Amino acid sequence: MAKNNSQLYPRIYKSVNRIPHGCVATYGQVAEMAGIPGHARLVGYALHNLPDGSTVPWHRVVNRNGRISLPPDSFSGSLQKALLESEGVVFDSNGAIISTSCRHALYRKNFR
DNA sequence: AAGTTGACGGATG
DNA sequence: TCATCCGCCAACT
Repeated sequence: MAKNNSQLYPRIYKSVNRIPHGCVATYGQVAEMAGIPGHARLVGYALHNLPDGSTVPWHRVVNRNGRISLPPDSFSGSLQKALLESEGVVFDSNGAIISTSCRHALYRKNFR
């Protein structure tokens, strides 16, 4: 692997695309999948700059606490929660993920 | 060209 | 358990 160069964003988007419906992954996990372990921040940055019209399921990416990283009052934040709930993800009153409809062990984090 | 930022994570207090 | 600090480094200004 010669080129490490990158194009990190496409790589990150591709990884996020692998998250199955109803599942959630942490930024760290996405970074790891993208081959850049430890660079969770870059994942956040990449998603923050999502290209217009992308089909990336960005809403399936949450922080290590199993919580939505965006401000709850922000448009994207509430949208993310809504999208996740529509996929079978359950939140408690605290805004933390209690459970998901994900059947893949890989994405099952011990949230909460 | 150089400094700042950040959709994080982990360690520490 | 919660709050704060530090480190990682590409992208942005």
